[in-house]
Amino acid sequence: MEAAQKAFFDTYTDFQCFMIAQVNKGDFNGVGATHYNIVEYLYRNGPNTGKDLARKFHISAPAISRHVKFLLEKKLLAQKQTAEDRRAFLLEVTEKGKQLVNGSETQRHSVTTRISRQLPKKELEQFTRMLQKVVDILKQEGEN
Amino acid sequence: MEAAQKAFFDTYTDFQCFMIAQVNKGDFNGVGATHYNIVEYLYRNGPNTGKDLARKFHISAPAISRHVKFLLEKKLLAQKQTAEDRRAFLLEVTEKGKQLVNGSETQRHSVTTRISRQLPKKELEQFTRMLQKVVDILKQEGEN
DNA sequence: TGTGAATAGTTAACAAAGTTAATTAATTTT
DNA sequence: AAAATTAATTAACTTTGTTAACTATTCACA
Repeated sequence: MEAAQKAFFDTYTDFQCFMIAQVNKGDFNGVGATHYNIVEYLYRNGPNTGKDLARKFHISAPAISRHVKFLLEKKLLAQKQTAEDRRAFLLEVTEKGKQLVNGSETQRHSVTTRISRQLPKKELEQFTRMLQKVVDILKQEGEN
Repeated sequence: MEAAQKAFFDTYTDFQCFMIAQVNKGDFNGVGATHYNIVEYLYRNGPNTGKDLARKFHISAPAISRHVKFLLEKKLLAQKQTAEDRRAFLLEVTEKGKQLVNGSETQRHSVTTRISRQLPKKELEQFTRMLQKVVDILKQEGEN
C-alpha cells in the first residue's frame, strides 16, 4: 500500500474506532441511539411507514417493529393506518417527540461542538468541505 | 448555532449515518468485526495486553476478555505471560491470524481505497492531516 | 517488611439490538 | 376465485456490549 494511502487508512481506522465507541452511547432517558435516530428522521423527513424506515436504516422489519412499538409506548411517535393500504401505518412524530429532538444534546452535537471549538474557523470550513467530498464519494458507490 | 458549525454538524451527521450502516457488516467466516479489528490492530502494532486493547477500542475489560478467548480458541492469537507482571498477558498474532488479515478485504479497506482513488494525492494528505487533528481532539477529551 | 489499595484478567448475570422463521391480514396477480 | 406477494408482528435466538463480584499479583508506604 502506498504511503499516503497507508497514513489515511491508519487515521481513518483510529477515527472509526472512536465513532463506533461513541455511536452506541446515545441514550436519552432510556431512548437508545436507534430509537432517537428514527424519531429525528421522521421529524426531519415527515411521516413514513415502517417499511420505509427499515430501508432507510438498513435493518430488518422486526427490528423496526420493536423500535416503533417502544416509541409508541413512550408517546414519541403516533401512527395511523393509511387509507390506500390498510396493512401499512404512517408513523409521525408527536409534540413530545419533537421536544425530544429539539432538546437533545446528542453525542453528535457534543462531538461537533468540541471539534468546532478547537479548530480555527478556516480549518473547520476546510475540513467540512473535504468531509463533504468524502461523503459524496461514499454515496456515489452506495447507489450501486 | 453558527453557520460554519452548522455546516460541519450536517456533514458529520451524514458521514456518521454512512458509517453506522457500514461498520457492523464485517464478518469473515464467523470472525466478527471487533474480533477482526483486534487481530488487525495487534498485527500492525505488535503485541499488546488486554488492558491496552480495552483502552484502544473503548470497550470494557470483560468484553475484551471474551473476544480474546474466542480468538485464542480459533488460533488467531497466542498469548504469553509477561515476566515483569505475571497478571498480564501479551497477545500476539499467529501465522493463521496474519493470513486472515492479509486475505481480508474489510469495509475499511474498501472505503479508504475508494476515497484514496478519487481524491488527488495532495488532498488526501491534507485530509489525513486534518482528520488526525480531529482524532487528537477526540482523544484528548476521552482521557478525562 | 507486612498490609492495604490498586491493577489485570476472568466469570456470571444481564440488556440492547440485531437476526431468521413463522403468522396474520390485506393486496395484487393470474 | 385462488395463489402469490406484501406490511407488520411475534417468537426464539445470537452477538456483543455492560456491571458486579472474584482471583491473583503488584505497588505504596508506615
